[in-house]
Amino acid sequence: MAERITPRSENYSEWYINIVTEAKLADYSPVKGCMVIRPRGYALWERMQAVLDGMFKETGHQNAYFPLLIPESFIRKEAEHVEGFSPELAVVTRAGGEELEEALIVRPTSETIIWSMYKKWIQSYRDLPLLINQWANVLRWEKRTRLFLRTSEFLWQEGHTAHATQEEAREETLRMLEVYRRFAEDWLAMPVLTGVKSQSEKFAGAVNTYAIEAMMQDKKALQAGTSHDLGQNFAKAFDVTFQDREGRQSLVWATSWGASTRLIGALIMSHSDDRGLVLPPKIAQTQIVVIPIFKNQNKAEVLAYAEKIRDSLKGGFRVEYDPDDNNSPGWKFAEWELLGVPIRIEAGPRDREAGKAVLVRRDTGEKIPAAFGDIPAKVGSLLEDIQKSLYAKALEFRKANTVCISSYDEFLSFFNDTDGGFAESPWCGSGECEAKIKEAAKATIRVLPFGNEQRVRGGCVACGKEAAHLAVFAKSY
RNA sequence: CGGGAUGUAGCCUAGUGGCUAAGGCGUCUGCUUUGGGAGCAGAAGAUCGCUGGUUCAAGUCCAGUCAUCCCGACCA
Repeated sequence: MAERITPRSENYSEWYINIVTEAKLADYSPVKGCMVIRPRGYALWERMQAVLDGMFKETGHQNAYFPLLIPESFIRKEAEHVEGFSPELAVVTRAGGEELEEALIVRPTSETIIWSMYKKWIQSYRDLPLLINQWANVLRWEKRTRLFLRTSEFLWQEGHTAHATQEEAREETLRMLEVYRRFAEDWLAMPVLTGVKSQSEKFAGAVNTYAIEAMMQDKKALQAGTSHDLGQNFAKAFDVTFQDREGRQSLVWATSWGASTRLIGALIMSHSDDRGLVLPPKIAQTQIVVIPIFKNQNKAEVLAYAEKIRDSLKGGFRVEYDPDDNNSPGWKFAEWELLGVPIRIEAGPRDREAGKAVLVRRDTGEKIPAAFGDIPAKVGSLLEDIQKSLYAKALEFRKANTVCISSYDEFLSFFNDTDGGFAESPWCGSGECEAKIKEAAKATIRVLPFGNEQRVRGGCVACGKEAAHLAVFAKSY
């Protein structure tokens, strides 16, 4: 049997890239660092889009679209923003056969162009809150890229909201973080930590950045979505004020939040194994594949039976049927496993005679016989069970690889002498300690989790001084 | 941008300076098969990344160059 996927234990990075390319999700493009998303990969993105978009609408947001190109002067208006993004900007200086008077930046994110419009749109408290989301592509010229996880161009959604009060903006920031958490956990079966980023890890231009952070199977952390409290930074930069009920002019409060095609990478690295992709049923574009197993002499009857099974599932599930007689059943089993389809139904002559079929779980490989009439009910409960157990398994993995460390020696040893994982450690809050740790352990603060202040024990893991936070440290993507 | 590695058919790999560059996978044709990546027979497919050099002779040695991968640096 030809193994197509490198085992995770040998080379995690190669394992990951193998799955992406063998499952035909994406390829590198002729443009360095950019990615071609193939139909199978895009189908996953479309499912994610549909679910997230629904969640945004439920929370009162509307979609709109803003230009790809941003005048250079816009980016320069917010000091931290321009500083953070400058190194990775792509710039258009010529168009229409001549030098442009002002260079145009290919958007790395759309705060500036959106706030230039919000200035025109917002006059009164009656115009607030303004709750807009955009589905778009952005470009950041990264030095080192990896399919889905960090590509120069990527697809995402970015929400940009404007509010009358700081309080309201903060609520929005946390509300959208919670949307991301629910999406990651309920749909992707990917447990995440939520919390606030340290000042050195926050978005350039934000007051605070909140994030969902997941653990991949190599125990590294992946930031899977962010929600920023922008304070009045962009309102000041673009002079966006409104008149309140009392007739006073005030600056608007802002948030922005985004999640990208990186979620596809997160999904792959959370659940997949050495046989290929493993997709949670709720997000899988195909939940069930029916594979007839036949010989020439009984082909017609077996196909008719398999089709009957397929038809009995059509209404309630996303089901595919693979009667192709160029490939053997074994080949198909391996292929559909590579593609991550949660349940395979084998229907052969023996099953037909007994009025049964064999259901096979992708996640465990368990084979479950079922009578024809029971198949839809059984499939339904199996899919739910797979969804739950993928989540449980990932959560278990994260717990097993999360340790509380308060001694610096132990901390360094955890990251330098072992495979590492998440370290929950007390931190004094200083950037110096953070930098020292990054240098010595290559670990960064992923998140300061909510509601953990009372769990702080002892002094800062790096300097020993009084610790204000319990921080989660990890190596990250 | 620094360190390391690799470029041989669509993919993977072999190839001691010496004759017509070898094998596996895949592809195509035919037959036979189908409950875990089938079998047999046949066929197509390579200016050995590119440029230059050393040599009677270069896939093999040297230099340059380009590309890719890994490890760093960088990464709201």
